[in-house]
Amino acid sequence: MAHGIDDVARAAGVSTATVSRALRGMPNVSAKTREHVLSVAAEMGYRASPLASALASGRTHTIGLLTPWVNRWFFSNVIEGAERALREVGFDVLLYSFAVSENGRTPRVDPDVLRRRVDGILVVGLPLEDTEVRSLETLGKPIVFIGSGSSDHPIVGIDDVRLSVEAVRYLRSLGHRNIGHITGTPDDLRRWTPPVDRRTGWLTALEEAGVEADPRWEEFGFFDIDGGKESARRLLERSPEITALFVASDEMAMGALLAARECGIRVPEDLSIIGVDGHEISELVGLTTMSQPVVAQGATAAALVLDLIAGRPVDQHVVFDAELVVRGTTGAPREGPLRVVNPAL
Amino acid sequence: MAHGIDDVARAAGVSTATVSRALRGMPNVSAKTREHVLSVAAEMGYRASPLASALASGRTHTIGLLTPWVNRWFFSNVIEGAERALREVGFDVLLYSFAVSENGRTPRVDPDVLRRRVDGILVVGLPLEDTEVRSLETLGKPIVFIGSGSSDHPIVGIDDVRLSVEAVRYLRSLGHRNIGHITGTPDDLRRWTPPVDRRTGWLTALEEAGVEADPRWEEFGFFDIDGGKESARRLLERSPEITALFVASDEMAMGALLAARECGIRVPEDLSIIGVDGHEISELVGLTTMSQPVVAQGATAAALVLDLIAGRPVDQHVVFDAELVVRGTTGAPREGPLRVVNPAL
DNA sequence: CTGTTAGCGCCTTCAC
DNA sequence: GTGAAGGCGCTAACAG
Repeated sequence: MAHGIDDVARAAGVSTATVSRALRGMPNVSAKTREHVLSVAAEMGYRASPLASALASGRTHTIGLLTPWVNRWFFSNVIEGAERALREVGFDVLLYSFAVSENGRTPRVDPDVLRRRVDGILVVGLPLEDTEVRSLETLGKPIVFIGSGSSDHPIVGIDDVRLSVEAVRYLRSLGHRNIGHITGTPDDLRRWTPPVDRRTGWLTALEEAGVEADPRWEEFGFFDIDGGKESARRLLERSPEITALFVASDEMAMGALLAARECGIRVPEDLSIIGVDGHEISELVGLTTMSQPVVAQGATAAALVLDLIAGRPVDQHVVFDAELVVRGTTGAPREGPLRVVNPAL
Repeated sequence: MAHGIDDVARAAGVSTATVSRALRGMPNVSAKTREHVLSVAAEMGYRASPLASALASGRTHTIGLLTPWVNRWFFSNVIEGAERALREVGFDVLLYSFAVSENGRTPRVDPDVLRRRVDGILVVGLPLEDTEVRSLETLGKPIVFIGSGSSDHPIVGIDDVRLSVEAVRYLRSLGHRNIGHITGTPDDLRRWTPPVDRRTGWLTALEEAGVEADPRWEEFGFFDIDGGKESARRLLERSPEITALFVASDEMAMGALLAARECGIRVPEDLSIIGVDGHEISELVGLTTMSQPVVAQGATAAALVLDLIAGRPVDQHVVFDAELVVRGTTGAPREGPLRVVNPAL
């Protein structure tokens, strides 16, 4: 049942070298020989052992996918996109979830685990410390980042500054001027550029409008629903002059929505909220958001590593567009101050 | 930089066989030799090539993880649990997402892709057709299922019938008798046992109470938020005598929550809702649910394949307990009929 | 306990 | 265009 290459060679009446060449579509095989070998191999159900092939050739046809989380929206979608794209061209995906330490310390990556196992590396989501990038580089394999990453290596992502400017401009176009911002804690993820850039975009767009951003208009918290909820609660209690919120992720925006509801604040009548991501749930909740393609980012990154492996030239920076999706959480600013009914829950 | 086993052997003044034995902790090496080899190897930064090792030994130290989705709650959490557990013991995870065809047809798995690449297989989430299981079996490697699967192979999961009985009993204990059920469409996933079993549990618990389940009390739809929303809308409009809903997943339950809100139905004053899963968002939404461990299911399944690979005996069925988590969406039944304010949205 | 010797299954120069 | 032969880097008998 489990045939080897020489079984095929014997059955086809040729040498193993010819079988190998024919099966991989190499040029120096006559058309009729190739056809014959192919049919014999197919008939026998022969498939070359990926291990033996990898050992002999040095190419594993495998990509290492490094990610801190597989169970979060952005990450799992990017992974799905990358996996599909790679499998389509016969590449395998080795999944490595490396832990982000609780205390906000460096995520630890062990390059030895990848040594001689992969042809290329995809780093999804978090940028690595310089030392970690260096250690990965010792593997001598192409590396592509998604989300944000290291210079020296291609990055696939979105233009966070621009998308944020656009979001805030949209709020302004509705008449808002006192626009707050909720984002993730910069301590834990200092090198994670999206939050930084989104904040920059917020500031920029306010400046454009001649509005001076009050430091009391921004709030940091965890980058999830709960974090968004807490941040929103603090923010709304502290700065009742705010009429709209630009929130750096949909999950945090949903938290803000919950906080508003608990405080008796109507959305969008009393408060407008816009998020970033295009999370599926946003659609159901009716959240206005800047939607980013995620599966496509994964697929594109996959294509980039493959290009690098093949020695083709690639762009160092692939930027996807985010798209404003207007739904029910944004509207004209209210008149008068905000009445917070039950801030302490 | 990239040393081979004979570099180490030479440097340590022993044979390659001894190096191999020492490094893998085999018994027949003297303590001092082993120590010496280990230190030399460490000093040289030597790591055996997994490929060469796999080729020579027939063991790849790799597990193939088959899943239809990596970006859905249950799946991504199971994957995360399995990956962590496997990596801890030095096993790699090859990720294979096989498409579930749109029209509800058989998911397609190609065993050839896994041939000679893995020591064992984890099937996450969906059961395979018998023919597919057979084809996987030709690989001659242990297979473990998670969620629901094929007999003949170990399954890790929860007791869906029991958990559902418990959920409905809880609603009864609050005074409910007219308890509806929302679940997933059985056409698409006929072999997917959880929905079937949860429905059975619902019927059983009603019967226990001497309540005859009206067929109009149940509704099928897609197994996600949107599906739950649609199902709830239809159900509430049609059967206003219902005072509580047992929903087969948290995501569908959240959809039901949204539907209720849009219809002007207060939860839990007018309607009680209980879900199944223990989704993170449920906590924030205040959804009462039967919470199941997911990461643990992944980790346990991983342990099972490893046991099978090692030739250890294993249980054919590992059942985890689901736990009732009471939150804000369940309460005493209302008096009188349900008033649906705006059923068409 | 340790060394020697064949492979594992394929790829890849190098001749022809 | 095709074949022969030597690895790729390690493991696994088999001796000793």
